[in-house]
Amino acid sequence: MITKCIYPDTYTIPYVLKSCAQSHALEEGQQIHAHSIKFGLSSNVYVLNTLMRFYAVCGFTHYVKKLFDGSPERDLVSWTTLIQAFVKTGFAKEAIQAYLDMCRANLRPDKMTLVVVLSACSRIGDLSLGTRIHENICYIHDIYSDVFVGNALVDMYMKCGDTDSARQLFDKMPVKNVVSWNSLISGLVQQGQFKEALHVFHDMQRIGLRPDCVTLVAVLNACSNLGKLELGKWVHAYIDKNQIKADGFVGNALVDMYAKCGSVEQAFGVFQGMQCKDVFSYTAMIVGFAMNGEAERALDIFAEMPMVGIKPDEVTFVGVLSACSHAGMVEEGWRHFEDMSRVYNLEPQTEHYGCMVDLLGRAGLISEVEVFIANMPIEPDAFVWGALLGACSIHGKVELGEAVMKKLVAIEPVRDGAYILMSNIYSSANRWKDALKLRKAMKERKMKKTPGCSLIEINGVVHEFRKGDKSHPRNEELRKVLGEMAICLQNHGHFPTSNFIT
DNA sequence: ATAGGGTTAG
Repeated sequence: MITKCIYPDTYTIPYVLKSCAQSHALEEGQQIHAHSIKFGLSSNVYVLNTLMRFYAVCGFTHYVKKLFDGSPERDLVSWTTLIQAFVKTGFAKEAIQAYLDMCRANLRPDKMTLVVVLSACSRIGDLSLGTRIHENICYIHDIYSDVFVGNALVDMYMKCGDTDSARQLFDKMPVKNVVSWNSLISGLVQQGQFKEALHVFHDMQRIGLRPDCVTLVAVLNACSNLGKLELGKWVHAYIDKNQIKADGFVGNALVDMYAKCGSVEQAFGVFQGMQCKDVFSYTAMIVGFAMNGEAERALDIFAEMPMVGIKPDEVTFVGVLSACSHAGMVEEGWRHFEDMSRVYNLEPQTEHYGCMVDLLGRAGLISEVEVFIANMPIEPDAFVWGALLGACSIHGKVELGEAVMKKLVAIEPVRDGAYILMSNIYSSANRWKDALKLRKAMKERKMKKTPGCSLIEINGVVHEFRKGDKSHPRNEELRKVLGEMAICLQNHGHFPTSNFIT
């Protein structure tokens, strides 16, 4: 219909291309492109820019660059579109290079350019360029007070890990919108500052700003990590009340939250209610089942994936293999590990090798593990050696443990967990002197054992238990119950491995 | 008259 337009001009072509870009109509856009060449309009800068934009949204970044390079005339929009095309397809370095080239060509960036190049800084963690841009625009009131630029700056500082600068800037912003708050909250969650993220969320509610989907996903993520089931449930109720669809990002975040907070049935309920599930939904549910000791159900829904046409990825397999590992399903684990490359064309990564070492090691197949590691096509890292050390600890393999420890020490920095495991191996073999020597070495290196920690929420209060911590208000009672449980276990023939130094 | 922007998962 559009291509029947016989005499296109420099107004109609950009207009039509814009709608092609919006609907990702590749063939139609290419026809328009051919028309613009045929009618000698392709050198017009508006036509160029919309063509670049069209190919950018279709993912043909190399072609965007080719059009740009081949054009006799380029303006600020052409440069911005090029930079944007690079950022959107993950070429942040090239985006920043293009920006520097643009500055060298004596073009001054405007708000749009700055937002795009700042997002490139975020992706790549280029704090120095981001800060330089911030300093340069500090005194240009028109730009500095722009909410888009401000949001991009907050996001840049957050993603570069400079939370203080992000917070300072956020507090100074003359105009804020929901995206400003989201940038701060999501950024804090990504930096692992979950409690701070929830504080900011409460501030946001205090001023009466309504959260949107992005806010809720970030808050749910914080709940998952803090074990805040009650707040998570509140978010769920909020979603229902406001008729927000529990699909996509929101649904997946809900599944993850319930699973990580131990409410695996609730997680499954949300999962089942989702209209369009994707690989994220399935992976969250598989990992959720695996974490909650439901290996069978994890594998059941994994088996469902090919039937609904969703291809598992590397992360899905981490969930599948860890499910097998926890349930001691050696055969099944092997099969899935082999299917990764054979069926799904996925290259197993160090996490997957680690899971396999864990699986075989727990089952006591120590010589198999050694062969497995020797045949690894990639260099085994701390993840793999750590899994083997764990197996040595379970099965009391002192010599092998020592050898593994040497490997771990060679990969700096050694985490405290490795020292603890090795020290436990020595203790099990009654080699107390060696165990103590290791403890001393840890002390000299100023390492402290990260205390084991578990979180549980009862009636809206999160109870945090750390090893050796006696600060819980009902500590005495808790110890008494634990003691009773230990006696009960012993009566049934289970003895705690109390020869471990902790 | 026509063109370019920021935040969200497993």
